[in-house]
Amino acid sequence: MKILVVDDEELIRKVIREYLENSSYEVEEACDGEEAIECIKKKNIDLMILDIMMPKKDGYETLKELKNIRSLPVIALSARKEEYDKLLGFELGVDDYLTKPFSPRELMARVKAVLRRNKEMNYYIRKDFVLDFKGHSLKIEEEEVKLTPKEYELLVYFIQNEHIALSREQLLNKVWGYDFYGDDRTIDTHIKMLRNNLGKYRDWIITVRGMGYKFESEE
Amino acid sequence: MKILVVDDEELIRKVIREYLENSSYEVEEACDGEEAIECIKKKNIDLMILDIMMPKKDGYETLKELKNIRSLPVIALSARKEEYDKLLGFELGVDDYLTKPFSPRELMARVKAVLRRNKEMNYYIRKDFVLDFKGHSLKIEEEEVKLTPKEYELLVYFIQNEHIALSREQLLNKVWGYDFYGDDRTIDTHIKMLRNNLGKYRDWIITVRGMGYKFESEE
DNA sequence: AAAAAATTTAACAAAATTTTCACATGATTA
DNA sequence: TAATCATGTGAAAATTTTGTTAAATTTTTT
Repeated sequence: MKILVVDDEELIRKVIREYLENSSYEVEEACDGEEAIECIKKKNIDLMILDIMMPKKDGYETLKELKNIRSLPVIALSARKEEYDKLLGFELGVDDYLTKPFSPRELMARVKAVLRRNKEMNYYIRKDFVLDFKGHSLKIEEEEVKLTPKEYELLVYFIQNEHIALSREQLLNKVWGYDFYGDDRTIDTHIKMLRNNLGKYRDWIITVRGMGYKFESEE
Repeated sequence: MKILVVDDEELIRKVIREYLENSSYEVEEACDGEEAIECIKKKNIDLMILDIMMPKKDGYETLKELKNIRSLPVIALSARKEEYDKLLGFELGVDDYLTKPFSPRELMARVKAVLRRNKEMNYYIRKDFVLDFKGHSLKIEEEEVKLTPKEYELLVYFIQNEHIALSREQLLNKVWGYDFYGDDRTIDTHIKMLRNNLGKYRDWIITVRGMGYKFESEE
C-alpha cells in the first residue's frame, strides 16, 4: 500500500511518514498540489493524505484536478473545522477528514479505516476506460471491449505494474507461466492485438526499446 | 449490501453516503428519478433511499416505473409529513418513511430494519423473467419453466453473483459442494441445458473464455 | 424392482485463441 | 546514408476451449 502525503510543512510530512512507515506502508511526499498531481500520474498511489491549505495549488484545486485523472481515496487535513461541510458539500470525493492538530494515532486509525473500505479494488478507472476485475470485462466509452483471455491477463498484469517497464521474459513468466518455452516474440503479437483493442488508448502501452513494454495511463 | 441514494441535493447525498459507508454498505447515488431507474437497471441495488420531491422525475413517478422493472425495498424521504398516508395509500411499495430534517442515526436504524425485514429476497424479476426463490420456480412470459434441481441451484448462484465471472471450480465448489470430485466439463453440460431452458434469455449466461461463466441480465 | 428422471461422462464438432513465421517498418549506430 | 537491429504486422497453422450430442450411470419415483 502506497500513501502520498501532501503538506507544505516539512515537519508534518516527516512525522506522518514516520508513523506510516512503522505500519509498513510505503510513503511518497509532495509539498504542494502541483507535485501531488505529478506523483499520482506517475506512481500507483493507493491513498492520499492531503492538507487543504497550501501555497501554489491548494487542496480544493488539487481535488478538482484529481477528479479528471482517476479515483483515489483521500483523507483531508485542515486547521479549520468549518471546512468540513465545504469539503463534503463540494463533492470533492474526500473519504475522511481531520482537523489540525490531530494525534498521529487518530490519523493511523482513519488511514486503516479508509483503506479497509476501499480494499477490494474492483475497478480500474481512468476517464472512460473501465476495467472490471470481478466481471473480467473492459469498457471504453460505455462500450464493452472483447478481450481474449491472454489479452485480459496481460492487461491486468500491466495495470498491476503501471509505470514499470516489464521485460518480455518477465511477462512470459508472470502471464504465461514459468513453464512456457515458446518464442519471445509471441508477446509482440499479443501486444499488437491488445493495442488494437484499447482503441484510442492504444498508446497507454508503451514500447521500451531493447527492453520490453510498460503501461501508463496518462501522458 | 448496495444502497442507492436518490436526492437532488448534493449535500444530503454526501452525508447519507458518509454514514452508510461507515456502516460498510456500498453506496450508489442518483440525483433524479431518471438516473435512479438507470442505476437500478444496471446494478444490483438492495435498497433505495428515495427523496419524494425532485425535479425531472419525482418520487411517485419513480416508484410507479420501478414496479414495472423489479421489486426493491424503498425508504422514502420527504419534507412534508402529510405525504405519509399518500405514499402508503397509493400502494407504491414504500417500506418506510422519514420526514426531513431527520437525524442520520435515525435513517441508519430504518435502513437496518428494512434490510432485516427484506433479507429473504423472494423474487428476482427482470422484464417477464420471474424467479421465485420461495417457490423454487421460474416463469418466463407467465409460463412456468421446468428446471431440474441442479439447474435451479446453478441459476440461483448465478443470480446471487450477477456481473461476476465465476470459474468452473468455484461453481463446482459452491453449487455441487466441496466434496465433488468429478469433471469440470459437467458444468458445461448443465450450462447448455440451463441456457436452453432460459429460452430468449439464454444469453444472460455469458461465456468468459478461459475462465468460466457469468450472469448478466440486461445489456 | 422397474421405470422415469436427472446427472455425469466421454467423444466429437465447432469455434475461438494462441503461436509461429515471414516480411514490413522504423529506430539506432557506424 | 547504409547497415543493423528491434519492433510492428498480417496471415496461416497449431492448439485450446467450448458447444453439443448421445450413451452410461446414478438417483428418484412409481
